[in-house]
Amino acid sequence: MSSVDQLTPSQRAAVECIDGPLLVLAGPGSGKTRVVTHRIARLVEHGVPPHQILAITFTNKAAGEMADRVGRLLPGARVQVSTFHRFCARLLRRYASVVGLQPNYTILDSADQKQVLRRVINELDLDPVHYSPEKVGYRISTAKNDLQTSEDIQRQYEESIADHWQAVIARVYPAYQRWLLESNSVDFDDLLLHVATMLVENAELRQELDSRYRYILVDEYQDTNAAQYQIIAALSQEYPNLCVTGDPDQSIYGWRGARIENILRFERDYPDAQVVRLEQNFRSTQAILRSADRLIGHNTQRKAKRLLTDNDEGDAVELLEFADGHDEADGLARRIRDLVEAGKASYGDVAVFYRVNALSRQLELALLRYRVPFQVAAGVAFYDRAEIKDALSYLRLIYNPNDRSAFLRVVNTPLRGLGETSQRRLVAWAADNGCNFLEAAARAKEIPRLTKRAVAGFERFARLMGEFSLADAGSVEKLLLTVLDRTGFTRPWEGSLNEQDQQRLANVQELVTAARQFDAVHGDEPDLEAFLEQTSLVNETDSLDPAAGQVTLMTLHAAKGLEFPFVFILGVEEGLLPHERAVRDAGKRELEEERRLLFVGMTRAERRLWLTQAVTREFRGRTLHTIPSTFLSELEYSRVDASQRGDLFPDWQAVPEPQTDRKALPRDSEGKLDFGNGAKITTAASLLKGSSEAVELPRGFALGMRVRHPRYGVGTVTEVGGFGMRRTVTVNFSEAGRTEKFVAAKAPLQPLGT
DNA sequence: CAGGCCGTGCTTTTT
DNA sequence: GCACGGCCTG
Repeated sequence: MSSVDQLTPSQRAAVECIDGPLLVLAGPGSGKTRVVTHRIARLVEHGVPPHQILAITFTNKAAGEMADRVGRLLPGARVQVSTFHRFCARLLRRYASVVGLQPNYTILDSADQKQVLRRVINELDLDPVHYSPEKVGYRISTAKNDLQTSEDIQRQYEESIADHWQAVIARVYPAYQRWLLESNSVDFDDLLLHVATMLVENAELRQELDSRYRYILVDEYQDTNAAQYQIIAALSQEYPNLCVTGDPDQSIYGWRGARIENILRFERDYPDAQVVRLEQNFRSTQAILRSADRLIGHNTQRKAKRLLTDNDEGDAVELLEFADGHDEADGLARRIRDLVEAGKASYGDVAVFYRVNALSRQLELALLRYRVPFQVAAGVAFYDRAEIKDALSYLRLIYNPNDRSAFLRVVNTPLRGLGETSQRRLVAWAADNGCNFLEAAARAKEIPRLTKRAVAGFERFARLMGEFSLADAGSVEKLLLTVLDRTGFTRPWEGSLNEQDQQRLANVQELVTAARQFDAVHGDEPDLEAFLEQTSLVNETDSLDPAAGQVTLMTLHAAKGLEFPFVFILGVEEGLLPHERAVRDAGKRELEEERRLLFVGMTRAERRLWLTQAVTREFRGRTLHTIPSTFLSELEYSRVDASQRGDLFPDWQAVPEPQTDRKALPRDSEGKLDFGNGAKITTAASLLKGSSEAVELPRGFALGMRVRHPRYGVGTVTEVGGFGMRRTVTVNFSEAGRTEKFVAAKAPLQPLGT
């Protein structure tokens, strides 16, 4: 049962439109997800079989949320809710042979991709400094997102006058693609490109799938790229029951190939499309919305849409002016703390957004100083860590023996004395003899110029790999454990006192746990394929915990789709927002995207919104005078001089005088060091672990005190000097074998007691 | 083959 | 200003 009566008239109109193309233009905070989920429920009520419905999102998080809500409205219904990539991965699994792959293909992650490109660039005798794997990869990715295959690029190059980059891409792209094909593997972009090509070149298949997915819903349609557009179009020809939702004003991924035109031209693509505008905002105050609306009104690439709300007027959007970046960070940290101490907010209600990650650093330090708990939405994702990738590469190689990237990752991990030279000889021989690397390793005796040791090493490795099989192990977890055990994977770190090694062990343990949980969900059918797909398409960055009671720091891009009562947007300055590159390079188009970026940030705020600006800012090591952002002249705000200059240490109390006398340190009843009841902070280390476990900040540092540094590990305070704000501590990190001097008030040092 | 030093080159990053 | 990759040495 869908409770349609709780919807607004326009929401209801969207929900009740069953057949034919439908465009839902949904402003920020207008209840879009509600509409989509209710609409799915409505379709089923109308007798549409759930398996004919396909809902597509961009992120796993969005897919998860949607599936959850659909599940609540329609318990037990089998509606397919999937991300673009996962949907394509599944299709490709079934129709792999159509594009020359085998069904057990594996998916390369971005690190593998870079490795392969580096190899290809070297093989082609190109300068890897000038033509870095990153830049080449970016261009290949752009081409793929624009539906250009390596053949297209080659042909284009031959037929036109090209620059040196085109010449390079025309050589690298086909070679890279060949490597992937020979590895029976694909990269992220291939998942889309292969499916898009397959649907275009294979009329029968297209028809079959079109009629299979009769009702399609696409979320965030403004972010679709050419490949995604083509896939959706191909599946909506005979049955154009296509409902797309989105907001052209929130299109911020143009640089990743997203084409805002896709949503702008929807009515031309489907002339009988119905259009519903969701303009009522349930999130923000009138003041915030009015300001954001005025800003976005300066864009030309959009569909007219008002932002309306019945909410209160609320406080004016404020522009806080600071003297410099340090002043700004300090001022923000103080404001946030005061807000919470005054009982107006809890830390979890506050978010800070910025254009570039580099801007978070000073703020993090300030928040530490003020003992404000925070989480940063960045950091290394779990599945991006080397030890995790290595362990998974074993599984990949077991599943797909042709996976060259996986082979090269693990052949010498742990070390088997099979260095670069031996590997190069094996690779060359495999190419000459048309066999995969694993077969070559088994036949290492035949490879010329290999040392005796290398031959033995390769043979042992091949034999080892031959022993592993999912069927024998019985479950993914057991297979993983067998691999770890038989390869001595964790042995180099066992018993080590090094923090990093311990972290690695813990990470591998976590992977085993993940495998166990996976097995539990999949019952008696051990499914390595699904596990690998899961680990390569799921990113653990969705791990931001809204309930953690911490201030959230993130880029403006990462903020899309979220909401917070109190929002700060840092550095609203020319060059930063809009970013200099957007201004310099292409001009208007990119400038509009920057404007949308600010718009997205502003419309995340529910109750109060602050923008900040510093008079001078350090940039790449030099201090520059800033120019206020053009966007400021386009929105509504009131200016506040928030500079703390002239009052150099305004919050002296917040930085306790470090104590040198160990005996004078405050202690609790048990005689343990008492660090006071200061706010909890999260160390970089515990953030990395993904736990929200907080530690307490010290009141002072004493000689002989043991402290932990997120990078250097555990150390001992050997010297304390300076006074007040300039108090320094010198710490000897015996493990890391180094001695470092810190400014006490700023150092991310966690005391461990004496 | 690891560790240290030097030079370079810099947004954003749903998958 | 800093981080990463490349190159060189023990």
